[in-house]
Amino acid sequence: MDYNQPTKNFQKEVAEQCIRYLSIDGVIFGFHQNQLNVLLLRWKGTNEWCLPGGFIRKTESVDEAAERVMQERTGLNELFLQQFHVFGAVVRYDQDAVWRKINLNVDADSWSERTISIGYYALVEHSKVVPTPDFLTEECRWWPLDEVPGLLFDHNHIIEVATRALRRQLNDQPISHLLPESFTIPELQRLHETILGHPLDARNFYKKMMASGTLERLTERRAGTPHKAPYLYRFTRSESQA
Amino acid sequence: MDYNQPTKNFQKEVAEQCIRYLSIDGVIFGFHQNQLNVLLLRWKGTNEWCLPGGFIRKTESVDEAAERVMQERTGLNELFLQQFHVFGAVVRYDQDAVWRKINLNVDADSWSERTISIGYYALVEHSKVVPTPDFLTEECRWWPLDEVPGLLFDHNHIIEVATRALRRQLNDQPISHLLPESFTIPELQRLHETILGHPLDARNFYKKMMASGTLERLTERRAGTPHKAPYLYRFTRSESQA
DNA sequence: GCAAAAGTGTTCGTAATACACCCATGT
DNA sequence: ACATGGGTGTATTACGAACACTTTTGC
Repeated sequence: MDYNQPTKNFQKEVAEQCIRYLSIDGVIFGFHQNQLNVLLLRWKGTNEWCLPGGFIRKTESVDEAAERVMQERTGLNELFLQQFHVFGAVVRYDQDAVWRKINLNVDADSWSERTISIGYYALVEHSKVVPTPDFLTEECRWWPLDEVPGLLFDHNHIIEVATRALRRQLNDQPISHLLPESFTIPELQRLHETILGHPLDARNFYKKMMASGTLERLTERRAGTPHKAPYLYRFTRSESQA
Repeated sequence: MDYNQPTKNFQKEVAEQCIRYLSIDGVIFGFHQNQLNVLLLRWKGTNEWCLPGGFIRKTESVDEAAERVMQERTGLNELFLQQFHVFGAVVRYDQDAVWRKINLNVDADSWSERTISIGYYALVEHSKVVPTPDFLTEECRWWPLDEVPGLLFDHNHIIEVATRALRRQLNDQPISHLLPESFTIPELQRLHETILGHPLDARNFYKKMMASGTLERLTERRAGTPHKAPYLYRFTRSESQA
């Protein structure tokens, strides 16, 4: 990559407006074709992928920074965000190796500093996302979680920690943010199965979801399926927030 | 307080060696006389209390910084530490009010900057702690959790979030770090009751603890009690780490 | 001997698990 | 008609909750 004038300006801007040594890394989860996906970015002029991320402006909260970064990559106004871990080791990955991969000349830059990263995960509706690269990347797209390649930095590790946090959350509350407004029970079951990594019994799952009291059946059914048309459901917002 | 030359030197040292805008706040839990306690510091020349905290040196990991700070306040070499939340709002508390309380002249200092704080809680053995004030404080002592006064900064809020995190942890695993090496079942029960905030049934508790397989009964009993001498138990390290 | 805490088993209700059949629809 | 997935009930088991009496010991 040619680290030209615009890049240098970007760096300068970050250095002036943002908090040094600190960054946000985001694991954006989507669910599509019965697979958990994460949104990754391809570094300009390379075939190397990484997580979306960014810096925290001195005038915005950490949550706002995370929201801004995620909004920019997804085109979404609202998204479910969860802080899950701070990655604070002095040496988080082999810096030389990474700089080589992205053709960065270390000596010429201040990038060789350590960075403490606050990890957020986002749960978004896959179909609503408009993947948008940022200043340093030229491609942004979904990757199935189990096909994610070796990433830059320690981003494979961050994805792992995020996935564990997501599983833990699933035990506490049904996850509504990865599905569209209305969905079928089997679709919800596939989602849970995918996150947990093992199959579930349809009858027990149905009972459990009904017993949770957070779902309501709509009058419509999912049309266009090859077989019996399943009912559509949606989460009852009022109850879960009361 | 007289913010004199040593204080200014301290500030200079922090500014040079540590990461700006970022700090550690620690909620150190102890258990004594059937009460959960937290370790608080009294600001020099005032009657205002706050949590132990500190800054992250550029050469140490965030975990190491937290460990260092907690070790300094407790005199302990080993302690159980858990990162639980990042407090990242731009305005976390009424700065003017706090500066007034600690007699700090804002204009003269760089302290008016925002600070992002990484919250850690520590579980320690109450009796082993040697409470030790730091550079800015002149007293360090235990406070029962339910008698904690209004604290400086947003530290009451941080304690609340830490307590919730501690409760969540208790559901997953028995908490061994707040008790001495050997203890009685009723003592362990009081601890659980205190953390959860409600009484537990002694018979069910006993059964559950025995079923967990992480406890072993010692041959000795607790002597010097006014009534029937209870057996001593200890956690079996080997199993819990296998 | 009596007050106070320790130690223990049984019953019950609820929640999770396992399992099988009928229904609706597109081909 | 048939293949495919949707929708539901019942029986079993495991787990947590409720509950009472005997034992020990210091006073």
